[in-house]
Amino acid sequence: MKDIALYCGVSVSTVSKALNGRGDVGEATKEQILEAAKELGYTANSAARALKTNRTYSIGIVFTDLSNSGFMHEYFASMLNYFRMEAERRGYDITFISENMGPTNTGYLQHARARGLDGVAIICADFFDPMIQDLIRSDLPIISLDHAFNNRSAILSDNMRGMESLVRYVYGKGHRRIAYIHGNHTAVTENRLTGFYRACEALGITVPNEYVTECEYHEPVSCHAATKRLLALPERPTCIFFSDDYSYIGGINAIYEAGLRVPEDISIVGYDGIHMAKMVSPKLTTWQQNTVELGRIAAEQLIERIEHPRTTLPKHITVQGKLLEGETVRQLG
Amino acid sequence: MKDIALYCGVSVSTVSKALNGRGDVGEATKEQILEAAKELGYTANSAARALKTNRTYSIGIVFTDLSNSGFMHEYFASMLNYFRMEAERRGYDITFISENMGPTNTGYLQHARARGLDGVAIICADFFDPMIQDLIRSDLPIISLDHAFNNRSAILSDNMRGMESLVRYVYGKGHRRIAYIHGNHTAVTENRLTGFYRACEALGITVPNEYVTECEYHEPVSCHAATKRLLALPERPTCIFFSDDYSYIGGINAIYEAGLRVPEDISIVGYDGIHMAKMVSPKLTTWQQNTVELGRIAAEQLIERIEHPRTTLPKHITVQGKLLEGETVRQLG
DNA sequence: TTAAGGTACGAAAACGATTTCGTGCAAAGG
DNA sequence: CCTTTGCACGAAATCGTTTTCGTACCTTAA
Repeated sequence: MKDIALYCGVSVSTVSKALNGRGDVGEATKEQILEAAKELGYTANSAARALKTNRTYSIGIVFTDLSNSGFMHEYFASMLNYFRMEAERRGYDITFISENMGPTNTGYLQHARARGLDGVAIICADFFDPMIQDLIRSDLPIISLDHAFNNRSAILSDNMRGMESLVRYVYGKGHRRIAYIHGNHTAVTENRLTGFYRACEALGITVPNEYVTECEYHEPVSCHAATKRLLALPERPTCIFFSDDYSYIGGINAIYEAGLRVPEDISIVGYDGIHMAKMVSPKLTTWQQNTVELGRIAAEQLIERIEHPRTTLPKHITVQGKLLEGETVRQLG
Repeated sequence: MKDIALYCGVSVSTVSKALNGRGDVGEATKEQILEAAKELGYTANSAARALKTNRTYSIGIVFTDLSNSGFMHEYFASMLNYFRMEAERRGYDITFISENMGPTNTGYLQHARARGLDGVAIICADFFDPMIQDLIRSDLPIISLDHAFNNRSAILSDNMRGMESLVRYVYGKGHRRIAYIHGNHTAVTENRLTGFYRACEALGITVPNEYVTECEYHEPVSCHAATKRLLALPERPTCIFFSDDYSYIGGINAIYEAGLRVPEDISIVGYDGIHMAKMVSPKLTTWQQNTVELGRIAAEQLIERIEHPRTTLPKHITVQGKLLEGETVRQLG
């Protein structure tokens, strides 16, 4: 900048103003300065700018994988991807924040503060981690995905409605004995379970306790075992809901091993709508969560709050998914 | 820091020294200062530090997805994950860099410079993009994965040897008619093709031209079509190499549609060793690339170069994978 | 006792930008 | 012709660190 000032015979103040499009600078000089900036290959130093303005134009992402495979979970990976795209479109970079800053375990909040991040998005984390609680209680602009904190913005997938829709769809196909292998206990699971029971109740289906069992999310082996348990029941369900699309790999194998066919002998549905669901054969019937919008809106809302802290109130936005009709649910009767 | 200085009745210089463990400060005051820092909840401002020291302790990641699904490609996602872990262990954060800085398309290099990044890792990109070339030609510490640039560090997966091993394995199982559906043309593909042909030649196998065909990486539909072509040949191969594990979903379906069984009627092998390969049934025989080490070493080498620019020379490191024996290759004869 | 050397600390400049406020000048108005 | 207004620009402070260099004091040795 000093060089530009020298080159154009003006002061650095003027250069700064010209570069930032402030008024208070003559049209002619302004153009000359912009010209010179290009000429000299000027790149603003964002550290200096951050120091002065307290704005870094970078957003922290909490993406801590419990099972160390978050990147490999298409649902989260996809949200992250679209979050990134929208953030970059609006001029923000994204940075992962971990629990430690350097060698010391200081927590997410310290990490975000030290980096001077403008805001934080919690995409994938253990929401009951005290470190996360600290973060939530802070005054930083924050948005969380798939978990609604009090008085903080959140973007939520419509887990309850999604589950209800799936049940209704399967019901429409004539199924009455419906089992559900749900994932580990989280807010998401809670919502899906509620949706499941609500729809069943509304449709007059009674669900035996043995029909609702648990497995680990995204873990085919665990789902394989759970499916096996269900198949061994005296009165076998006609349709099984898996915790997620990926687990279906384990589940369907358990079915094949029992000598049954899909969907002729038993129907199955997944949840998520990952790419693979459309590729496998038979194509999986599932609920497709709208990761494109989930990620995009999360970035949009967070940045909105960063840029207009006074006028933006925390809100919870729910994004609707859609039924992905595959070939794994048979029409009964 | 000013507060700490006031609190302890010393100057900011002394505080800075104490905090950074410089000598030149009394043992007693040093402890008092550290105490006070904790007390007051001091967090260093990294923008100010960066401004002064020209070090940000953050690393840029080029992770640009050609097909917009890089996050969803387990190979890249996994490398990124382990890269991140190692980088964080060493006190570096990671930030994605895009082609634009803010609204203007300035290229990766400008982006990295503006942010003052200490180094850049190219994990996933179009290596022939002129923007990438600019980056490579710069004086920034850089490491690239799966593509070796002149006079720059690179971490490479042993594609040639991996492919050779696979061919030898299949040969050992009695197969002589081996087909290969390779991916789009890249350096990686090139290496695998070389390995394939070399092994075949060494083993005295002649490969008909029709046996080597192309599909898109990570695209089951494309692989489905290619497989169909191979199955239609007058002299069908006894074993098909797919471009990658994920494409196998399409390939195996094509085989099933032709009324054939795996591995009884035809054998198949994949490449990558993604999680799914061990989960599907039959388990896929494939070459497992060591993404753990690829990511870890990449971070290690890059940081080494950042911290000791004089003594660290650019080098190319090849990481060995291993054969993952599944159930999709049958013993012939 | 005095000079030399070492130790603990502080003053101040610097990093590269932004921003406030003041100043000079030209145009406009009385 | 004088005053007021508005515009274009610059001087300088500032953001929070690090780092150089100077200084005061205390030891040690001659």
